[in-house]
Amino acid sequence: MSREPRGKRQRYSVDVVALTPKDDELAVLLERRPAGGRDRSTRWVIPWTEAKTGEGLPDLSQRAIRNSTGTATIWSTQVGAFTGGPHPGDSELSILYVALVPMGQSTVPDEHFAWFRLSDLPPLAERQGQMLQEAVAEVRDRLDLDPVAFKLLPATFTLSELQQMYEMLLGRRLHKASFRRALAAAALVEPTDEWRSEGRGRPAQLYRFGPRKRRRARRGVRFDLLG
Amino acid sequence: MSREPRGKRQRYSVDVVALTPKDDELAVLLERRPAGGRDRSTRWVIPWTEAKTGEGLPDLSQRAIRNSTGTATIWSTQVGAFTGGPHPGDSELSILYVALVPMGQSTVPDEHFAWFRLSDLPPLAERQGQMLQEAVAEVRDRLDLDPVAFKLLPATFTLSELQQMYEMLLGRRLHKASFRRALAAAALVEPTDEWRSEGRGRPAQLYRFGPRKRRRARRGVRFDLLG
DNA sequence: GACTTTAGTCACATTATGTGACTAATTTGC
DNA sequence: GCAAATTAGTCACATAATGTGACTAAAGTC
Repeated sequence: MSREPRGKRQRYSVDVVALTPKDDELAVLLERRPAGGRDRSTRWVIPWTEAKTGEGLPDLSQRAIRNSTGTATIWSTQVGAFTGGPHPGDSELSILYVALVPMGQSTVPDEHFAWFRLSDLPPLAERQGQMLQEAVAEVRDRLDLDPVAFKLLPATFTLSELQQMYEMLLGRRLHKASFRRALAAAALVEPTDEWRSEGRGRPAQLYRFGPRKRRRARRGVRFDLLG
Repeated sequence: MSREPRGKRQRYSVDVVALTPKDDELAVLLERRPAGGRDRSTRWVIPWTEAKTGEGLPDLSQRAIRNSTGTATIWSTQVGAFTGGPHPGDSELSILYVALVPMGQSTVPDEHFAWFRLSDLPPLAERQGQMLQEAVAEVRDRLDLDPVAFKLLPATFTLSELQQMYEMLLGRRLHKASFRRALAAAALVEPTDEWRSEGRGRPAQLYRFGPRKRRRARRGVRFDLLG
Protein backbone atom coordinates (compact mmCIF):
# COMPACT_ATOMS: atom_id res chain seq x y z
CA MET A 1 0.00 0.00 0.00
CA SER A 2 2.95 2.29 0.35
CA ARG A 3 3.92 2.59 -3.30
CA GLU A 4 1.76 3.26 -6.28
CA PRO A 5 2.93 2.88 -9.82
CA ARG A 6 4.03 6.22 -11.17
CA GLY A 7 1.55 7.80 -13.50
CA LYS A 8 -1.46 6.53 -11.63
CA ARG A 9 -1.42 9.25 -9.08
CA GLN A 10 -3.83 9.47 -6.24
CA ARG A 11 -6.41 12.13 -6.65
CA TYR A 12 -6.09 13.33 -3.12
CA SER A 13 -5.89 12.04 0.42
CA VAL A 14 -7.54 12.81 3.70
CA ASP A 15 -5.06 13.08 6.55
CA VAL A 16 -6.21 12.82 10.16
CA VAL A 17 -4.61 14.42 13.17
CA ALA A 18 -6.24 12.62 16.09
CA LEU A 19 -5.63 14.27 19.46
CA THR A 20 -6.25 13.02 22.97
CA PRO A 21 -5.20 14.19 26.42
CA LYS A 22 -2.28 12.26 27.87
CA ASP A 23 -0.32 13.12 31.01
CA ASP A 24 -1.68 16.67 31.14
CA GLU A 25 -0.70 17.25 27.57
CA LEU A 26 -2.08 16.68 24.10
CA ALA A 27 -0.96 13.55 22.28
CA VAL A 28 -1.26 12.81 18.58
CA LEU A 29 -1.81 9.46 16.87
CA LEU A 30 0.93 8.63 14.36
CA GLU A 31 1.38 5.71 12.04
CA ARG A 32 4.60 3.88 11.28
CA ARG A 33 5.10 3.53 7.55
CA PRO A 34 8.10 2.39 5.56
CA ALA A 35 9.95 5.36 4.14
CA GLY A 36 9.70 5.79 0.40
CA GLY A 37 12.53 5.63 -2.15
CA ARG A 38 15.90 4.14 -1.25
CA ASP A 39 15.41 4.81 2.42
CA ARG A 40 14.80 1.47 4.12
CA SER A 41 14.07 2.87 7.57
CA THR A 42 10.61 3.53 8.92
CA ARG A 43 9.16 6.87 9.81
CA TRP A 44 6.17 8.14 11.69
CA VAL A 45 3.55 9.97 9.67
CA ILE A 46 0.12 11.47 10.09
CA PRO A 47 -2.33 8.70 9.13
CA TRP A 48 -3.95 9.21 5.76
CA THR A 49 -6.54 7.58 3.57
CA GLU A 50 -6.88 7.81 -0.18
CA ALA A 51 -9.99 9.28 -1.74
CA LYS A 52 -12.05 7.00 -3.93
CA THR A 53 -13.74 8.40 -6.99
CA GLY A 54 -17.22 9.58 -6.21
CA GLU A 55 -16.77 9.61 -2.47
CA GLY A 56 -17.70 12.85 -0.72
CA LEU A 57 -15.64 14.41 2.04
CA PRO A 58 -18.09 13.65 4.86
CA ASP A 59 -17.96 9.91 4.16
CA LEU A 60 -14.31 9.93 3.31
CA SER A 61 -13.28 11.75 6.47
CA GLN A 62 -15.32 9.37 8.60
CA ARG A 63 -13.64 6.44 6.90
CA ALA A 64 -10.22 8.00 7.45
CA ILE A 65 -10.95 8.53 11.13
CA ARG A 66 -12.17 4.97 11.50
CA ASN A 67 -9.04 3.66 9.79
CA SER A 68 -6.75 5.33 12.26
CA THR A 69 -8.56 5.64 15.56
CA GLY A 70 -10.81 2.61 15.30
CA THR A 71 -13.96 4.62 15.98
CA ALA A 72 -15.91 7.14 13.98
CA THR A 73 -18.17 8.50 16.67
CA ILE A 74 -15.83 11.25 17.73
CA TRP A 75 -15.78 14.92 16.95
CA SER A 76 -13.81 16.12 13.98
CA THR A 77 -13.53 19.13 11.75
CA GLN A 78 -11.74 20.06 8.59
CA VAL A 79 -8.57 22.10 8.95
CA GLY A 80 -7.87 22.81 5.31
CA ALA A 81 -6.13 21.70 2.16
CA PHE A 82 -2.38 21.39 1.81
CA THR A 83 0.05 20.95 -1.03
CA GLY A 84 3.80 21.15 -1.24
CA GLY A 85 6.48 19.01 0.25
CA PRO A 86 6.49 15.27 -0.14
CA HIS A 87 3.47 13.36 1.00
CA PRO A 88 4.01 9.81 2.20
CA GLY A 89 1.27 8.55 -0.10
CA ASP A 90 2.41 10.42 -3.21
CA SER A 91 -0.74 12.47 -3.25
CA GLU A 92 -0.30 16.09 -4.18
CA LEU A 93 -3.23 17.37 -2.22
CA SER A 94 -4.07 16.56 1.38
CA ILE A 95 -7.32 17.50 3.05
CA LEU A 96 -6.55 17.69 6.75
CA TYR A 97 -8.99 16.81 9.48
CA VAL A 98 -8.48 17.05 13.19
CA ALA A 99 -10.33 14.58 15.42
CA LEU A 100 -10.64 14.63 19.19
CA VAL A 101 -10.59 11.38 21.12
CA PRO A 102 -11.98 11.53 24.68
CA MET A 103 -9.78 10.72 27.66
CA GLY A 104 -9.55 7.03 28.27
CA GLN A 105 -10.66 6.01 24.79
CA SER A 106 -7.29 6.31 23.15
CA THR A 107 -6.84 2.78 21.95
CA VAL A 108 -4.86 2.03 18.80
CA PRO A 109 -6.06 -0.18 15.96
CA ASP A 110 -2.81 -2.13 15.70
CA GLU A 111 0.89 -2.01 16.44
CA HIS A 112 1.57 0.34 13.53
CA PHE A 113 -0.06 3.17 15.44
CA ALA A 114 1.08 4.96 18.58
CA TRP A 115 0.25 8.09 20.57
CA PHE A 116 2.96 10.72 21.02
CA ARG A 117 2.82 13.64 23.40
CA LEU A 118 3.34 16.90 21.55
CA SER A 119 6.45 17.61 23.59
CA ASP A 120 7.90 14.24 22.68
CA LEU A 121 7.37 13.85 18.96
CA PRO A 122 9.47 11.72 16.67
CA PRO A 123 11.05 13.51 13.69
CA LEU A 124 8.41 14.45 11.10
CA ALA A 125 8.69 15.63 7.53
CA GLU A 126 8.29 19.35 7.14
CA ARG A 127 4.81 19.29 5.64
CA GLN A 128 3.70 16.79 8.25
CA GLY A 129 4.95 18.97 11.07
CA GLN A 130 3.25 22.02 9.66
CA MET A 131 -0.04 20.20 9.28
CA LEU A 132 0.15 19.01 12.86
CA GLN A 133 0.73 22.55 14.07
CA GLU A 134 -2.22 23.86 12.12
CA ALA A 135 -4.47 21.10 13.41
CA VAL A 136 -3.61 21.95 17.01
CA ALA A 137 -4.05 25.66 16.30
CA GLU A 138 -7.48 24.96 14.82
CA VAL A 139 -8.62 23.31 18.04
CA ARG A 140 -7.19 26.11 20.20
CA ASP A 141 -8.75 28.81 18.07
CA ARG A 142 -12.16 27.23 18.37
CA LEU A 143 -11.93 26.97 22.11
CA ASP A 144 -14.19 29.88 22.94
CA LEU A 145 -16.53 29.58 19.97
CA ASP A 146 -17.10 25.87 20.16
CA PRO A 147 -17.15 23.66 23.25
CA VAL A 148 -14.28 21.52 21.97
CA ALA A 149 -12.81 20.96 25.43
CA PHE A 150 -15.78 18.75 26.25
CA LYS A 151 -14.95 16.49 23.33
CA LEU A 152 -11.75 15.50 25.08
CA LEU A 153 -13.50 14.64 28.35
CA PRO A 154 -15.65 11.66 29.28
CA ALA A 155 -19.41 12.15 29.55
CA THR A 156 -19.19 13.22 33.18
CA PHE A 157 -16.32 15.09 34.73
CA THR A 158 -15.44 17.33 37.63
CA LEU A 159 -15.05 21.06 37.21
CA SER A 160 -11.39 20.75 38.12
CA GLU A 161 -10.91 18.30 35.28
CA LEU A 162 -12.66 20.68 32.93
CA GLN A 163 -10.44 23.51 34.07
CA GLN A 164 -7.34 21.39 33.59
CA MET A 165 -8.48 20.64 30.05
CA TYR A 166 -8.81 24.33 29.29
CA GLU A 167 -5.43 24.99 30.84
CA MET A 168 -3.90 22.28 28.70
CA LEU A 169 -5.43 23.66 25.53
CA LEU A 170 -4.65 27.28 26.31
CA GLY A 171 -1.19 26.54 27.63
CA ARG A 172 -1.57 28.63 30.75
CA ARG A 173 -3.05 28.48 34.23
CA LEU A 174 -6.50 29.82 34.98
CA HIS A 175 -7.83 31.16 38.24
CA LYS A 176 -10.37 28.82 39.75
CA ALA A 177 -12.92 31.42 40.77
CA SER A 178 -12.78 33.22 37.42
CA PHE A 179 -13.13 29.99 35.53
CA ARG A 180 -16.19 28.90 37.43
CA ARG A 181 -17.79 32.31 37.26
CA ALA A 182 -17.43 32.37 33.48
CA LEU A 183 -18.67 28.81 33.24
CA ALA A 184 -21.74 29.62 35.30
CA ALA A 185 -22.47 32.67 33.15
CA ALA A 186 -22.32 30.55 30.01
CA ALA A 187 -24.58 27.90 31.55
CA LEU A 188 -22.68 25.18 29.74
CA VAL A 189 -22.74 22.38 32.28
CA GLU A 190 -25.26 20.88 34.61
CA PRO A 191 -24.51 19.03 37.84
CA THR A 192 -25.29 15.36 38.22
CA ASP A 193 -26.10 13.94 41.64
CA GLU A 194 -22.88 11.97 41.68
CA TRP A 195 -19.70 12.78 43.50
CA ARG A 196 -16.24 11.47 42.94
CA SER A 197 -13.83 10.78 45.77
CA GLU A 198 -10.42 10.90 44.19
CA GLY A 199 -8.36 9.71 47.12
CA ARG A 200 -7.32 12.69 49.17
CA GLY A 201 -9.20 15.92 49.44
CA ARG A 202 -12.84 16.82 49.35
CA PRO A 203 -14.93 14.84 46.83
CA ALA A 204 -15.91 16.71 43.69
CA GLN A 205 -19.33 16.86 42.15
CA LEU A 206 -19.64 15.40 38.67
CA TYR A 207 -21.05 17.52 35.87
CA ARG A 208 -22.18 16.80 32.37
CA PHE A 209 -22.12 18.99 29.30
CA GLY A 210 -25.53 20.48 28.80
CA PRO A 211 -25.91 24.03 27.54
CA ARG A 212 -29.12 25.38 28.96
CA LYS A 213 -29.68 28.85 27.61
CA ARG A 214 -28.47 31.01 24.79
CA ARG A 215 -25.94 33.67 25.37
CA ARG A 216 -26.65 36.97 23.82
CA ALA A 217 -23.50 37.58 21.84
CA ARG A 218 -23.51 41.34 22.07
CA ARG A 219 -20.23 43.05 22.87
CA GLY A 220 -18.52 45.72 20.84
CA VAL A 221 -15.53 45.19 18.66
CA ARG A 222 -12.61 43.38 20.18
CA PHE A 223 -9.44 44.00 18.20
CA ASP A 224 -7.80 41.02 19.82
CA LEU A 225 -5.00 41.08 17.35
CA LEU A 226 -1.90 39.24 18.33
CA GLY A 227 0.43 39.46 15.39
CA MET B 1 -13.79 25.68 -21.53
CA SER B 2 -17.06 24.73 -19.95
CA ARG B 3 -17.17 21.07 -20.91
CA GLU B 4 -14.55 18.41 -20.53
CA PRO B 5 -14.75 15.01 -22.11
CA ARG B 6 -16.07 12.47 -19.64
CA GLY B 7 -13.41 10.27 -18.18
CA LYS B 8 -10.78 12.97 -18.15
CA ARG B 9 -11.96 14.48 -14.94
CA GLN B 10 -10.39 17.46 -13.38
CA ARG B 11 -8.28 16.69 -10.37
CA TYR B 12 -9.67 19.57 -8.40
CA SER B 13 -10.49 23.22 -8.73
CA VAL B 14 -9.85 26.37 -6.75
CA ASP B 15 -12.97 28.47 -6.35
CA VAL B 16 -12.72 32.12 -5.37
CA VAL B 17 -15.27 34.14 -3.47
CA ALA B 18 -14.14 37.74 -3.99
CA LEU B 19 -15.85 40.25 -1.72
CA THR B 20 -15.94 44.02 -1.83
CA PRO B 21 -18.02 46.68 -0.10
CA LYS B 22 -20.84 48.09 -2.22
CA ASP B 23 -23.62 50.37 -1.04
CA ASP B 24 -22.97 49.68 2.64
CA GLU B 25 -23.10 45.97 1.99
CA LEU B 26 -20.82 43.17 0.89
CA ALA B 27 -20.88 42.22 -2.77
CA VAL B 28 -19.55 39.05 -4.36
CA LEU B 29 -18.01 38.59 -7.79
CA LEU B 30 -19.85 36.01 -9.89
CA GLU B 31 -19.23 34.65 -13.35
CA ARG B 32 -21.78 33.90 -16.02
CA ARG B 33 -21.29 30.43 -17.44
CA PRO B 34 -23.48 28.36 -19.71
CA ALA B 35 -25.40 25.78 -17.73
CA GLY B 36 -24.31 22.18 -18.22
CA GLY B 37 -26.30 19.32 -19.72
CA ARG B 38 -29.43 19.97 -21.75
CA ASP B 39 -30.03 23.30 -20.04
CA ARG B 40 -29.26 26.03 -22.56
CA SER B 41 -29.68 28.94 -20.18
CA THR B 42 -26.85 30.69 -18.39
CA ARG B 43 -26.28 30.75 -14.71
CA TRP B 44 -24.11 32.68 -12.30
CA VAL B 45 -21.42 30.72 -10.50
CA ILE B 46 -18.52 31.29 -8.16
CA PRO B 47 -15.46 31.72 -10.41
CA TRP B 48 -13.17 28.72 -10.44
CA THR B 49 -9.87 27.66 -11.90
CA GLU B 50 -8.66 24.16 -12.61
CA ALA B 51 -5.58 22.81 -10.89
CA LYS B 52 -2.67 21.86 -13.08
CA THR B 53 -0.56 18.87 -12.18
CA GLY B 54 2.35 19.84 -10.03
CA GLU B 55 1.03 23.26 -9.12
CA GLY B 56 0.92 24.05 -5.41
CA LEU B 57 -1.99 25.78 -3.73
CA PRO B 58 -0.22 29.09 -3.12
CA ASP B 59 0.49 29.59 -6.83
CA LEU B 60 -2.80 28.12 -7.90
CA SER B 61 -4.87 30.30 -5.62
CA GLN B 62 -3.04 33.42 -6.82
CA ARG B 63 -3.71 32.41 -10.39
CA ALA B 64 -7.37 31.81 -9.61
CA ILE B 65 -7.69 35.23 -7.99
CA ARG B 66 -6.00 36.89 -10.93
CA ASN B 67 -8.33 35.11 -13.35
CA SER B 68 -11.41 36.47 -11.68
CA THR B 69 -10.56 39.81 -10.10
CA GLY B 70 -7.84 40.90 -12.47
CA THR B 71 -5.37 41.52 -9.65
CA ALA B 72 -3.46 39.24 -7.35
CA THR B 73 -2.23 41.77 -4.85
CA ILE B 74 -5.18 41.47 -2.57
CA TRP B 75 -5.66 39.60 0.66
CA SER B 76 -7.00 36.08 0.54
CA THR B 77 -7.24 33.02 2.69
CA GLN B 78 -8.33 29.45 2.32
CA VAL B 79 -11.79 28.57 3.55
CA GLY B 80 -11.70 24.82 3.08
CA ALA B 81 -12.38 21.89 0.80
CA PHE B 82 -15.82 20.99 -0.50
CA THR B 83 -17.37 18.03 -2.24
CA GLY B 84 -20.93 17.08 -3.00
CA GLY B 85 -23.49 18.62 -5.25
CA PRO B 86 -22.75 19.41 -8.84
CA HIS B 87 -19.80 21.63 -9.60
CA PRO B 88 -20.00 23.74 -12.74
CA GLY B 89 -16.60 22.48 -13.84
CA ASP B 90 -17.25 18.81 -13.20
CA SER B 91 -14.58 18.69 -10.54
CA GLU B 92 -15.42 16.64 -7.51
CA LEU B 93 -13.33 18.63 -5.11
CA SER B 94 -13.24 22.40 -4.69
CA ILE B 95 -10.73 24.26 -2.60
CA LEU B 96 -12.40 27.49 -1.63
CA TYR B 97 -10.59 30.78 -1.15
CA VAL B 98 -12.04 34.08 -0.08
CA ALA B 99 -10.41 37.27 -1.37
CA LEU B 100 -11.07 40.84 -0.27
CA VAL B 101 -11.05 43.62 -2.82
CA PRO B 102 -10.65 47.15 -1.42
CA MET B 103 -13.37 49.77 -1.94
CA GLY B 104 -13.08 51.44 -5.29
CA GLN B 105 -10.98 48.71 -6.90
CA SER B 106 -13.84 46.46 -7.83
CA THR B 107 -13.36 46.37 -11.56
CA VAL B 108 -14.30 43.27 -13.54
CA PRO B 109 -12.05 41.52 -16.06
CA ASP B 110 -14.74 41.27 -18.73
CA GLU B 111 -18.49 41.24 -19.28
CA HIS B 112 -18.81 37.66 -18.01
CA PHE B 113 -18.23 38.88 -14.48
CA ALA B 114 -20.40 41.04 -12.25
CA TRP B 115 -20.66 42.09 -8.60
CA PHE B 116 -23.81 41.19 -6.68
CA ARG B 117 -24.78 42.52 -3.30
CA LEU B 118 -25.38 39.70 -0.85
CA SER B 119 -28.98 40.79 -0.39
CA ASP B 120 -29.53 40.72 -4.13
CA LEU B 121 -28.04 37.45 -5.34
CA PRO B 122 -29.09 35.59 -8.45
CA PRO B 123 -30.16 31.97 -7.95
CA LEU B 124 -27.18 29.76 -7.12
CA ALA B 125 -26.75 26.01 -6.99
CA GLU B 126 -26.93 24.58 -3.51
CA ARG B 127 -23.25 23.85 -3.14
CA GLN B 128 -22.38 27.27 -4.51
CA GLY B 129 -24.64 29.00 -2.03
CA GLN B 130 -23.20 27.06 0.85
CA MET B 131 -19.65 27.89 -0.18
CA LEU B 132 -20.52 31.55 -0.39
CA GLN B 133 -21.99 31.47 3.11
CA GLU B 134 -18.92 29.81 4.52
CA ALA B 135 -16.63 32.28 2.81
CA VAL B 136 -18.48 35.23 4.35
CA ALA B 137 -18.52 33.50 7.73
CA GLU B 138 -14.77 32.98 7.50
CA VAL B 139 -14.20 36.70 7.08
CA ARG B 140 -16.59 37.59 9.92
CA ASP B 141 -15.02 35.07 12.26
CA ARG B 142 -11.59 36.48 11.66
CA LEU B 143 -12.68 40.01 12.33
CA ASP B 144 -11.25 40.33 15.80
CA LEU B 145 -8.22 38.11 15.28
CA ASP B 146 -7.09 39.53 12.01
CA PRO B 147 -7.44 43.10 10.74
CA VAL B 148 -9.50 42.01 7.73
CA ALA B 149 -11.67 45.12 7.76
CA PHE B 150 -8.68 47.15 6.60
CA LYS B 151 -8.36 44.93 3.54
CA LEU B 152 -11.67 46.27 2.33
CA LEU B 153 -10.70 49.91 2.76
CA PRO B 154 -8.40 52.12 0.73
CA ALA B 155 -4.96 52.93 2.12
CA THR B 156 -6.26 55.96 4.01
CA PHE B 157 -9.70 56.27 5.50
CA THR B 158 -11.64 58.13 8.14
CA LEU B 159 -12.52 56.52 11.45
CA SER B 160 -16.19 56.76 10.55
CA GLU B 161 -15.52 54.77 7.39
CA LEU B 162 -13.66 52.19 9.42
CA GLN B 163 -16.53 51.95 11.86
CA GLN B 164 -19.03 51.56 9.02
CA MET B 165 -16.93 48.72 7.66
CA TYR B 166 -17.03 46.94 10.99
CA GLU B 167 -20.75 47.54 11.24
CA MET B 168 -21.22 46.09 7.79
CA LEU B 169 -19.19 42.99 8.60
CA LEU B 170 -20.74 42.46 12.02
CA GLY B 171 -24.23 43.27 10.87
CA ARG B 172 -24.98 45.61 13.75
CA ARG B 173 -24.43 49.17 14.87
CA LEU B 174 -21.54 50.12 17.12
CA HIS B 175 -21.29 53.01 19.52
CA LYS B 176 -18.85 55.62 18.30
CA ALA B 177 -17.10 56.26 21.60
CA SER B 178 -16.70 52.55 22.36
CA PHE B 179 -15.38 51.84 18.94
CA ARG B 180 -12.75 54.54 19.09
CA ARG B 181 -11.72 53.63 22.61
CA ALA B 182 -11.14 50.01 21.60
CA LEU B 183 -9.33 51.12 18.49
CA ALA B 184 -7.03 53.37 20.50
CA ALA B 185 -6.30 50.56 22.95
CA ALA B 186 -5.31 48.25 20.12
CA ALA B 187 -3.11 50.93 18.55
CA LEU B 188 -4.04 49.73 15.09
CA VAL B 189 -4.16 52.97 13.16
CA GLU B 190 -2.10 56.11 12.95
CA PRO B 191 -3.30 59.54 11.88
CA THR B 192 -2.05 61.18 8.72
CA ASP B 193 -1.95 64.97 8.47
CA GLU B 194 -4.69 64.98 5.88
CA TRP B 195 -8.32 65.80 6.38
CA ARG B 196 -11.28 65.07 4.21
CA SER B 197 -14.16 67.44 3.75
CA GLU B 198 -17.08 65.31 2.65
CA GLY B 199 -19.56 68.05 1.83
CA ARG B 200 -21.51 68.85 4.95
CA GLY B 201 -20.33 68.38 8.47
CA ARG B 202 -16.96 68.77 10.10
CA PRO B 203 -14.03 67.38 8.08
CA ALA B 204 -12.63 64.06 9.25
CA GLN B 205 -8.98 63.24 9.77
CA LEU B 206 -7.59 60.50 7.57
CA TYR B 207 -5.87 57.52 9.15
CA ARG B 208 -3.82 54.68 7.83
CA PHE B 209 -3.46 51.13 9.07
CA GLY B 210 -0.31 50.84 11.13
CA PRO B 211 -0.22 48.62 14.19
CA ARG B 212 2.27 50.10 16.60
CA LYS B 213 2.53 47.83 19.58
CA ARG B 214 1.73 44.27 20.52
CA ARG B 215 -1.25 43.46 22.60
CA ARG B 216 -0.73 40.98 25.35
CA ALA B 217 -3.49 38.48 24.75
CA ARG B 218 -4.13 37.51 28.33
CA ARG B 219 -7.73 37.19 29.47
CA GLY B 220 -9.35 34.19 31.03
CA VAL B 221 -11.63 31.79 29.29
CA ARG B 222 -14.47 33.26 27.32
CA PHE B 223 -17.14 30.67 26.57
CA ASP B 224 -18.54 32.84 23.84
CA LEU B 225 -20.63 30.02 22.55
CA LEU B 226 -23.51 30.99 20.40
CA GLY B 227 -25.01 27.76 19.16
C1' DG C 1 -26.57 84.09 12.14
C1' DA C 2 -29.49 80.07 13.29
C1' DC C 3 -29.89 75.37 11.96
C1' DT C 4 -28.17 71.01 10.31
C1' DT C 5 -24.71 67.65 9.77
C1' DT C 6 -20.79 65.00 10.74
C1' DA C 7 -16.37 64.52 13.75
C1' DG C 8 -14.46 63.85 17.89
C1' DT C 9 -14.27 63.66 23.23
C1' DC C 10 -15.74 63.21 28.04
C1' DA C 11 -17.70 61.52 32.21
C1' DC C 12 -20.09 58.32 34.55
C1' DA C 13 -22.76 53.98 35.20
C1' DT C 14 -22.64 49.23 34.64
C1' DT C 15 -20.50 44.96 33.81
C1' DA C 16 -16.72 41.89 33.52
C1' DT C 17 -12.44 40.14 35.18
C1' DG C 18 -8.32 39.32 38.42
C1' DT C 19 -7.17 37.77 42.79
C1' DG C 20 -6.59 36.42 47.67
C1' DA C 21 -8.78 34.64 51.33
C1' DC C 22 -12.03 32.06 53.16
C1' DT C 23 -15.06 27.60 54.32
C1' DA C 24 -15.99 22.45 53.37
C1' DA C 25 -15.10 17.65 53.11
C1' DT C 26 -12.25 14.23 52.68
C1' DT C 27 -7.54 11.29 53.43
C1' DT C 28 -3.05 10.68 55.83
C1' DG C 29 0.09 10.56 59.65
C1' DC C 30 0.64 10.24 64.42
C1' DG D 1 -9.09 10.58 67.84
C1' DC D 2 -7.10 14.61 66.13
C1' DA D 3 -3.96 17.77 63.59
C1' DA D 4 -2.13 18.47 59.11
C1' DA D 5 -2.53 18.06 54.36
C1' DT D 6 -5.19 18.09 50.22
C1' DT D 7 -8.63 19.13 47.05
C1' DA D 8 -13.41 21.39 46.22
C1' DG D 9 -16.04 25.18 46.23
C1' DT D 10 -17.41 30.20 47.41
C1' DC D 11 -17.02 35.08 48.62
C1' DA D 12 -15.74 39.81 48.59
C1' DC D 13 -13.40 43.35 46.86
C1' DA D 14 -10.19 45.79 43.65
C1' DT D 15 -9.36 46.78 39.04
C1' DA D 16 -10.39 46.90 34.21
C1' DA D 17 -13.42 46.88 30.29
C1' DT D 18 -17.57 48.30 28.19
C1' DG D 19 -22.18 50.77 27.36
C1' DT D 20 -24.10 55.11 26.83
C1' DG D 21 -25.68 59.94 26.68
C1' DA D 22 -24.20 64.31 26.47
C1' DC D 23 -21.13 67.39 25.27
C1' DT D 24 -17.84 70.46 22.10
C1' DA D 25 -15.91 71.38 17.20
C1' DA D 26 -16.00 72.52 12.46
C1' DA D 27 -17.93 72.51 8.44
C1' DG D 28 -22.18 73.44 5.09
C1' DT D 29 -27.13 75.29 4.24
C1' DC D 30 -30.70 78.44 4.45
